[in-house]
Amino acid sequence: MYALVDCNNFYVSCERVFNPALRDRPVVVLSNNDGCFIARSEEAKAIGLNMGAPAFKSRELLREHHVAVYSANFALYGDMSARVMKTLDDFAPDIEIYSIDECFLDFSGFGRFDLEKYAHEIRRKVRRNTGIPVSVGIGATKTLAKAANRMAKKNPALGGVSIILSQPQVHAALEAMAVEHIWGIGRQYAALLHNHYIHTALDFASAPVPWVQKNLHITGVRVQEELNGQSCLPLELVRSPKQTICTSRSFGRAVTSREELQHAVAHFASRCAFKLRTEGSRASLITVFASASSYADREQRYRGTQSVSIPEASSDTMLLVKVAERALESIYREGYQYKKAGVMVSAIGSNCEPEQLSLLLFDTDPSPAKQERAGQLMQAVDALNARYGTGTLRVASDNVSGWKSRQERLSPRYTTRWSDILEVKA
DNA sequence: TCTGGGGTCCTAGGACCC
DNA sequence: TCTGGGGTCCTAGGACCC
Repeated sequence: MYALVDCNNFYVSCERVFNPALRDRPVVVLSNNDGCFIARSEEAKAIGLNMGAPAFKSRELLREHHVAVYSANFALYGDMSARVMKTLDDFAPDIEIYSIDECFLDFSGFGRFDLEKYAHEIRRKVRRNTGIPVSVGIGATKTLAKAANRMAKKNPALGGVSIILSQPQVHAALEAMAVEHIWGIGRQYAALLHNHYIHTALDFASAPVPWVQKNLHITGVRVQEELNGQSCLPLELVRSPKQTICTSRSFGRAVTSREELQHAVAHFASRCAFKLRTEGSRASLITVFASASSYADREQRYRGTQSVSIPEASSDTMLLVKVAERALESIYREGYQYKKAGVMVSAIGSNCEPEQLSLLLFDTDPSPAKQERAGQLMQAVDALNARYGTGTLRVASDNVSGWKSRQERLSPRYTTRWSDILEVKA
């Protein structure tokens, strides 16, 4: 048995914790560069502000309804998430943090408990500890717990808790759920299913397995089994190291100069190197991409991508920046209005794996002593940045001034920066 | 003026091996 | 008339998730 705890309108709820005046008001949170809606309060949904829709198209609506608009404040949301997860950890022997606002709880053997009461206690405790409202769904499999959670959210009469365990409960829940709302069924598969007269989760659960295998492959078969109460998605207790790491941003304004693009790429490469070090990993393939607006006229569109592999996996900022800048050289074209760029690192291995013998490349001295020093330098850099703030110490080419994403409605980092709190007080 | 930023898994098909 | 029968590895692309 599993429970899925999901924070309600998480980013909006985070903003409301620190600004109670936002309660009962329509509130939205925008994506990076203040582009799209990525979180909406119930009031904002009711007005017709859609998930993922570009904000500039709804400017009238926003003004008309006095909607409170915020730039995404991931420092705040990440910290609030950690507090929610810490609270949930006390409620089950094992938990899986599935996303920034969702957590699966292992409820194996919890059948003898009063689950309804227990779920409400979870809600009460998270609310008291963090101020964040959550919904709880309980089912025999993760997919059923997901479905239950959706019901809890959609039906206010349930008080934020939904349990689908008995056969009639499961039957009724699946019958009421459209296929496109099943976890693991996206737009494409939903369209295919509807074309074959499979409209509800119940229809899908009883569809012929060979047909599902043929058209939705093994992942679709698993979803089907999960709906039928057979668990095939176990709780993932340890997160395996990432296989790819990507840092990319849309620019606050169009960038045309090679130099500013270099600054951006150096910044993204530095972030990737830092993320690698946080994971205890190293990468040996670096991919750089830069693109002009994909909404521009056809002749003004451009997207360049270049990958460079290095002979020895690394998480050294200086090396990755150097390699990324070289990759950028080969894709930069004069005369385009660049709107976005990014760096991706892959072919990732663990720090613990034995190193290959170095080759004399990239004019870096590969002697073990120098590598050792480079590692120590990165440790020192990370320690200083952790203490004094990201970006305190960085390579000179890592410069955000020319291209920085728009963040015009950013709230203070209430829980992670003293300086931001002092600002609030002032 | 203005449209996010991350990830995962699976499959098909080609190159290559003996 | 007829043209083997296994494998593995890699990559691109398509689906999905938040």
